[in-house]
Amino acid sequence: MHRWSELFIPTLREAPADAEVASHKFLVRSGYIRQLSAGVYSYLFLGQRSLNKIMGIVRQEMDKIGQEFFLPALHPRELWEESGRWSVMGDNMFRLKDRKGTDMCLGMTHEEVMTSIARKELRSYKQLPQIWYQIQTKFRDEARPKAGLLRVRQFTMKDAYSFDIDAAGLDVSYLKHYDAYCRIFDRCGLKYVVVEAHSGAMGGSQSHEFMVRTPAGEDQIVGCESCSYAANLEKATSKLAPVEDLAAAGDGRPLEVHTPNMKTIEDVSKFLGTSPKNNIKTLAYMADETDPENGKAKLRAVVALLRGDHQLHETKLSSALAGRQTRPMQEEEIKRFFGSPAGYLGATGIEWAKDLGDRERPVLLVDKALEGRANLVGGANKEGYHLKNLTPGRDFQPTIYADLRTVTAGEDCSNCGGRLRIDTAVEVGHIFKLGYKYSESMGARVLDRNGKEVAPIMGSYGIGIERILTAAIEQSNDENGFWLPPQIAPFEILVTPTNMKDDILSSTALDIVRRLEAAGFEVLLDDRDERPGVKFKDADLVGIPFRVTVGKKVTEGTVEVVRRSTREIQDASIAAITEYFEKLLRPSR
RNA sequence: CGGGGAGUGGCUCAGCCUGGUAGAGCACCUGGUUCGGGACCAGGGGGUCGGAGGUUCAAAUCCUCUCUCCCCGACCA
Repeated sequence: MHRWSELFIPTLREAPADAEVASHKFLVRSGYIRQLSAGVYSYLFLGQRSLNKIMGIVRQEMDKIGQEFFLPALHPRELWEESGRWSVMGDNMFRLKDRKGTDMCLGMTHEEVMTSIARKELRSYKQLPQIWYQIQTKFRDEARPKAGLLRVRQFTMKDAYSFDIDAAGLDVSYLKHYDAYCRIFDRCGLKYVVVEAHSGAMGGSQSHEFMVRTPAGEDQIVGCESCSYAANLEKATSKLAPVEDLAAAGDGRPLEVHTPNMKTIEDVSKFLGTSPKNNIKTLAYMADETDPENGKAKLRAVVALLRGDHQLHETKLSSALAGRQTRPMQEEEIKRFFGSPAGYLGATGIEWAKDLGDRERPVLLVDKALEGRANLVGGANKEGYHLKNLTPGRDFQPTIYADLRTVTAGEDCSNCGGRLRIDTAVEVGHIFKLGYKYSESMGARVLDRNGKEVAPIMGSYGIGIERILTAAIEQSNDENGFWLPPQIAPFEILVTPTNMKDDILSSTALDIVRRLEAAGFEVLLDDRDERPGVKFKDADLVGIPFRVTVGKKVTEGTVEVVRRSTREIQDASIAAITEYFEKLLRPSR
């Protein structure tokens, strides 16, 4: 029997001063967690119980499609050099040396370790497909940990990896995970959306994120109000209303106009009496062209062109560059490259790379919204001057056209024309098709049906365990505390006798707890010698979805059952209390 | 990494400007009265004022350095 008086449940009347978001405040106030250092937390009794239940659900569903492993968190440097991520991960990876001075790191994910097992052991297509997963501590030296358990440096992740002989097999493994994830989040009682996500620099082809909408989130997701379209902002597209091009001025060739001190699109279009939609926004970046072979650091100029009223999305920019890192050009670099200060930049008069493989010349990325447009206004690369009549493909040759712009709320869905909305959300799960990146670079090979050596195709799938708890709290809280779905709450029922010194109340409460426990419920008895008000306040705080108040009504043979989420109170017969909760919590049986 | 803020008892915070040797509420311990929404009375314990150095007769308070934490931004397979 779990007696509150004997347990360590350090509830706080006030939230710690440094807590901002609801889940952070309540996790600390309810005695679920305590902070050790920035982004590093201890999980106490209630918190660990809840996380254990979440992991139990994850394990059950994952066991249906895969096999549980447990891999080391401590990895040798060589392994990460094989995949190239020792350098790619940069400061986000915790690194250390052992006593011999050998470089080691703490795992951020386990593609390398899993692949190292696969390459040693997998020999034949007959052994495929394989799905291996684990629930493990992950370490990421986040530049800025924040918001309690939302963004931390040490956390628990369920990560899974699939190995298939071909893309069709990967499709199957991917779908299995998609379905398993839906079951997991459903069973955890989360309201979530699945969005298309960009698959990142790792050469992935398809990717979905499982998101929980909450203002505390750090990701932005786009959703259609009319159809099922949903995507991460860094991937989302929309349908744009057509724009009328300006009539050609003069002979139709680029025409220089004097625009003194007109440095912004707004100024220029006002000055010329045009709309920003007929302007070209020119943004200058430097991309990392470090040679992966010899590690020689190199930068290359990248210029992005967008419609004047559009915003660049830097992740899209990076994706368009096959994952290269970018940063805005500095003032000096701009002057050197364009021969003009910012405000008058344009794409004319520069010889651009023909494709991304052409590593010598600068890259010109043009947003798709400018494809087919004509007679636009843009900078002349000359202080105080802009050009009219600019037509992409004629006056400058784009390296590629790409989707670079940020979708904004209220635009039309490219699927159905419905209205798009944007919400912030927390990512609780992410699945994606890795392709051959790890199997190829790390030398995993199996023989296919024809006896030919091929690299297996991989997928990788993650779930943030603590984020499920955090998201659940963000979804269900009020000024007094929070409530968790029974499936992931540390206890399903809290039994609160209003006065422990009253023998009838305390013995009735004990009896109720015994019977509920015998019936398989997870029950916490608040047997503390506290005033009722104190117990009720704590009961509201700690996330347990149901409370049984054992009070005056015992003389009538009843107790009160309080549903935390709605505050709804029902009298229930003491004699039939187990049946009452059977109906409520185990309706399928 | 850039910008901002904060470190004083377990928690929330005052005191700092204007230097004189630390205080409130909550929590905790003892006794009593209470007992359906964070009780009351009486008594009590607990603080290297984040750390180091400096100025001064005297430093929580002024100066320098440093560590830690929080917020905004950058970053985020």
